[in-house]
Amino acid sequence: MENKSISDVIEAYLKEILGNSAQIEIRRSEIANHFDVVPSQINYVIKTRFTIQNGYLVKSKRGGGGYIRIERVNLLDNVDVLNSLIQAIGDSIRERDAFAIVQTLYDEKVITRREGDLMLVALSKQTLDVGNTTVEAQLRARVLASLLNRLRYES
Amino acid sequence: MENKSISDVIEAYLKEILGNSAQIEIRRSEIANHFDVVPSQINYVIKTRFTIQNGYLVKSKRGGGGYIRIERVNLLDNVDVLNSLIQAIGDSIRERDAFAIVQTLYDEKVITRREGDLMLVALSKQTLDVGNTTVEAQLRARVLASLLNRLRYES
DNA sequence: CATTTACTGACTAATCTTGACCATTATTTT
DNA sequence: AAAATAATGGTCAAGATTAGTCAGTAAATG
Repeated sequence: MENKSISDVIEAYLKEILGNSAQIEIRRSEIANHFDVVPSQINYVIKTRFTIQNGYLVKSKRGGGGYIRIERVNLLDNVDVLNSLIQAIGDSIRERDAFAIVQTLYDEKVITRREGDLMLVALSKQTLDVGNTTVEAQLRARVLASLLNRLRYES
Repeated sequence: MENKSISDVIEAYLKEILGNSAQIEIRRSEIANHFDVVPSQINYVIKTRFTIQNGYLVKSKRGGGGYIRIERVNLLDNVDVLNSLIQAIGDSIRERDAFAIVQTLYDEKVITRREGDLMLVALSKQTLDVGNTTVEAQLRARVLASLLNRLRYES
């Protein structure tokens, strides 16, 4: 149970201070210093755990007074968010990214646990493996897009 | 059946620490070290004794903070219906027949209306069209089989 | 003796961590 | 102003740290 990497800890910390707020602004160096890691690790945590697929938008500014802003967003509600999500999917998507999207939909209570589980198997590598990873990723993008559109126009 | 192999011992050990918990997380190298076997033997034990048929789901992560998670799941009652439907699929199925199976699932109250709708889009000609009718039908069979298998248990 | 099951280890894959170097913006100096 | 300097965050590749695969060998079983 105590198998957390420092990246996991930082992720939890950021989500903790995010709390119910719509967004937070951090200083990369401060967080890095707080956990005694190199600053670029903060980029790693953000890049792997606060993606649009996970339901987060991240903006930053360099230079004096610079910051990193993390914003939690709803995937299907907001047109801009949906557009960036669709763009992120494109005509090809990896299993990991597709799974993150389903997880986010569940977290947002857009889908039930069971619906999410069914979506996951339909998008899984095991199911979609056709001996060609490129084709597989393309198929996954189409399946996911179909599912999202169904959810979008349903209710 | 008299002499227990080390794999049997490891199996018993894992089930012991699983106890009443819904799931456990282990480090492959730790268990391997504990029983003085090569790490890959842990994979062997898991692959042969902690299958979904036995009521276990296994998930893992590599790299720093990596782990192997073993979760006990509940196998459901509808197994009869599902088994016969899986039989009927074969390795290829037309959209019409797939839709009929989904309808049956709904009629038998194995799935909800919404779950059925999601399954239908994932199985539709529009979603699975890859320019080759044969491949498309094979793909549909795999997606449907995966969905049905997923319905056999809940986590 | 034949077949199935168990075990091993070399190789592969995924994820995390670090640091050198780059880019941008604000502030100070000339 | 323009130029220099300071103060941020970004990128990328190498190395570290896990787990996965697979084929070959050994052991157990019938």
